[in-house]
Amino acid sequence: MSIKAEIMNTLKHEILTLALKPGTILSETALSERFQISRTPLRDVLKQLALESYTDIYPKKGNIVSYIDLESVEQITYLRSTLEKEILKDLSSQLLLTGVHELKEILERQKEVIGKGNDIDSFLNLDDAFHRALYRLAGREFLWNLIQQSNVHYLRYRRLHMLKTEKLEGIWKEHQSLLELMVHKDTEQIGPLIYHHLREDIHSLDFQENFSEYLKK
Amino acid sequence: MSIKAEIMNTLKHEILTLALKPGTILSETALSERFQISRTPLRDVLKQLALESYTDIYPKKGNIVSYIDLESVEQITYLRSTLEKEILKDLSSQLLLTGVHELKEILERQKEVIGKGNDIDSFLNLDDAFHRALYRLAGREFLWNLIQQSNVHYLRYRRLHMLKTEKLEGIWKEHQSLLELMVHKDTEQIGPLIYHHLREDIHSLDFQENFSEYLKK
DNA sequence: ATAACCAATCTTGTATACAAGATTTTCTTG
DNA sequence: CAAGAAAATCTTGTATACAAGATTGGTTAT
Repeated sequence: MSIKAEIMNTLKHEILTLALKPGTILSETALSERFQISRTPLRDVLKQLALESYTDIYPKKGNIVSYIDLESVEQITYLRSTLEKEILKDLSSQLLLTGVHELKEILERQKEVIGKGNDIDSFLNLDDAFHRALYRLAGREFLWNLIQQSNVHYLRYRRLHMLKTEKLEGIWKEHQSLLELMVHKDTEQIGPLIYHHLREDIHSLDFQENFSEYLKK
Repeated sequence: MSIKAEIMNTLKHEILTLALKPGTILSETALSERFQISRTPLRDVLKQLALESYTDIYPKKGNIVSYIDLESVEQITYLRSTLEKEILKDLSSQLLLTGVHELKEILERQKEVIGKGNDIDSFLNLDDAFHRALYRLAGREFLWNLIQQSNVHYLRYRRLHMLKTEKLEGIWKEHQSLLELMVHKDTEQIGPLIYHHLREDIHSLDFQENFSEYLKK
């Protein structure tokens, strides 16, 4: 992997895990010293981060880590629940045995993580793996990747939400149910379930009060 | 608008209208002379164009206008038909009188364009205006903008397709029908119609033979 | 003490020289 | 004449000096 791609992944990871908090200033000169590289390639990285809403660039002022935009979170969940409802219906009529096996294996590993105490990072990675597998099995990985490019706000929201509520077991059970509904081709019930699964309680005032320092006004 | 934004819009327009054909080389030095600006800001523009798939960058070789990727066209139409089916259902239960009026006005103007002989550019702009208005009225303009960022292949495909078939009248009638179904809250029939409206015949071999020089292999 | 102004010092934005890889052309050699 | 190697000339990639706007701190005048 190129040096620029490495730097970008590093910064993305730090932003997504909130090691770099919203509002943090990302100075070009400071970063060029940290990564021992000149400002030019670093600016390329910062420009791309801004395009994917990881940061905001204020001309002649600075690059800062973006605040979490709940509007974006709501729009992305609407997009995903609509899309995944359709994808799951498609899969109900197509899903091969190898696909079912793959999904079950992911659920197995997720259950292990729950057993070992709450390793949120591992759990979320497997959560993404499950949903991504659904897209791939339906021939829609292209759309999964497209959504990822606009996913900063949703991913950080989800992480904070999970830190607060710790309902890993409930999410796991919903995954299990989705898989069963697919296998039994019960397309009617899939819609409401995926809707509830993705939407969680975005608008809870409780959440907004707890994490107001991270949120866009 | 900033000078960089102007340059980007100019280049985007030239690529979308196929004035710049797929495969055309965009040299940094040539463009910097054309726009009387140094390579640095020009590189910013080219980088963003590449991120939105208008171009491909081959390191140390050059920037070239991307070939139309029919896979991307198919994925975007799936995304749009799924999403707009849901949006139209939402609107059936919400749509205000002012919204209906706005949509009818767009259809009026589109009918005029058809009457005056086939001005494809004006027709397509109004086509976008109609669909965009649907998103906006449903509170989903965010998603319209998101899709636009991945729309190069679809937009060029649609233009070529229209040059070839000249069925503007048919598209207009489908718009009219969609609006009527919404007003009468006939949500059952919306799904199949929006699907047909957006998908057209992507996989027609005829199309691929006619425009193979523009297509990704 | 306070307010206004100015200067120093941040920030990113731009221009340009040079580096390094890819291609094309030319020249040499069989 | 043909083929291969070498050199010249393309391309983008990187480093850096300088430009210009924004902020901050201090100084001065009231």
